[in-house]
Amino acid sequence: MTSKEIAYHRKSAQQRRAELIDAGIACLGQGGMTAFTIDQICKQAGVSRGLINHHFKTKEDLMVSIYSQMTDYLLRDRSRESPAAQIAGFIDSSFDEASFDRSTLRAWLSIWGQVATRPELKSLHQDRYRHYRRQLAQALSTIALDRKLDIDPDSVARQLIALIDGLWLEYCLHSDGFSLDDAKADCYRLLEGAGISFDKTRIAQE
Amino acid sequence: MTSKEIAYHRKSAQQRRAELIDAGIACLGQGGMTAFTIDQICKQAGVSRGLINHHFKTKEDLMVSIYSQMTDYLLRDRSRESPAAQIAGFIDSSFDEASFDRSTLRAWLSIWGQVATRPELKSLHQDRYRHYRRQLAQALSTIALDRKLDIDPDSVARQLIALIDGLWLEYCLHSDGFSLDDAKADCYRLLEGAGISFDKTRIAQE
DNA sequence: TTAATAGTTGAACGATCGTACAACAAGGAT
DNA sequence: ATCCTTGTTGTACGATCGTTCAACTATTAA
Repeated sequence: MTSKEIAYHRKSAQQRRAELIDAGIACLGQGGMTAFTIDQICKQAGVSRGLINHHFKTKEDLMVSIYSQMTDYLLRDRSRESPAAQIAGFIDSSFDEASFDRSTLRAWLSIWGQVATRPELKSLHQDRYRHYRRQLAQALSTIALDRKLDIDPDSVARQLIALIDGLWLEYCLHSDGFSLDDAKADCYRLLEGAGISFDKTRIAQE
Repeated sequence: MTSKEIAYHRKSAQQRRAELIDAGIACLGQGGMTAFTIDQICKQAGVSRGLINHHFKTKEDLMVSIYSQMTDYLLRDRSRESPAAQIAGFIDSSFDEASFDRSTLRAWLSIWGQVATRPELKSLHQDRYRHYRRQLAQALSTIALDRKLDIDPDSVARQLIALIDGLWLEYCLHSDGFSLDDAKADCYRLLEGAGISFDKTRIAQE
């Protein structure tokens, strides 16, 4: 009677932004770019449709923030690990349960489809990708030097990244198939085919 | 004065359908799924907006027809070629100039982002993909039998497809990079790493 | 020349899109 | 207790979305 219902809970801008980003990723994962809509995102986040433009200037701004968060996880700093551990870390975190589920992969796929069109998204992607590939090539180069192997680090890095992305695609797009461990094994097999042997005990020893 | 301007040219349903499909692919390549719009497609085809629903029941119907045409080229019948020639044919036609340009690859990417959502598109994709992978695994299996190699054909087929798709992605998404020949070489290197040597003269002899 | 066929146009529909904005309210500071 | 900040709501707007459909016309057959 006299007591009023609390209409909504206020949250810090930081937390609400994070929630909207997660909601956006969920929408992309469920229905692709077609489902990436102000209405659907706000509904997913349990929030009114006006809120999104309070925390993000435009929808494209949200998209950039989403891609930024997604890449942060894969590109976390590994400079203190050994080269072999870095590479193993790349592979393992590419196929861990957190990032390797179909919904998340569809979100990546949907954003990739927009990278060429949106300038802000494109430059972000170029930056992250360049960083990713350089780190990988550097680690491969160090290993090749240590073990006196004759390989082209840039080429092997390109192949490894392509294989990872391609396995993501396959796993994302067709339901029957293979496991996370299969995918990891494929990656290590590629490296061994290039002359870079990888056994876990050896990595741990380094 | 007395002579009337011809308002438009009529074309056969078959040809007009083909033109609309091409226009749709062009739109997808230019702006992704966001640009896949009745208005933009008809404008691209030089046709009024009402025509598209005369030749295609819905927009999704057009999308399915587009994907069907795109896969037709890659999945043409190779059963009369030798197994090694089949595999080489897969690789070479995956990276020939006709299919390996960024606009076309963006069209693939955009449609892939919708595969999981649209049932018709999904079943078409599953069919084509299964056919593709089976054909590849069959050829690999035959080669392994001939050469007495101990490989897992399904696994190698999966790796090869993943590598091809991943290289497409890389080429499509970031501008600096590598050539068609680099990509092909990567594929043959993967097969050699798995123990399947591939030199052109040998293929021709078989 | 005329009639039938079928490819094409352009307007119209309701729905939904992204964004702007005035009003409101929750929570902390004073 | 009151003010102030700012997170939040809901409406409104013009634009564009996919689809339908009646009218039109280029072409072919008779």
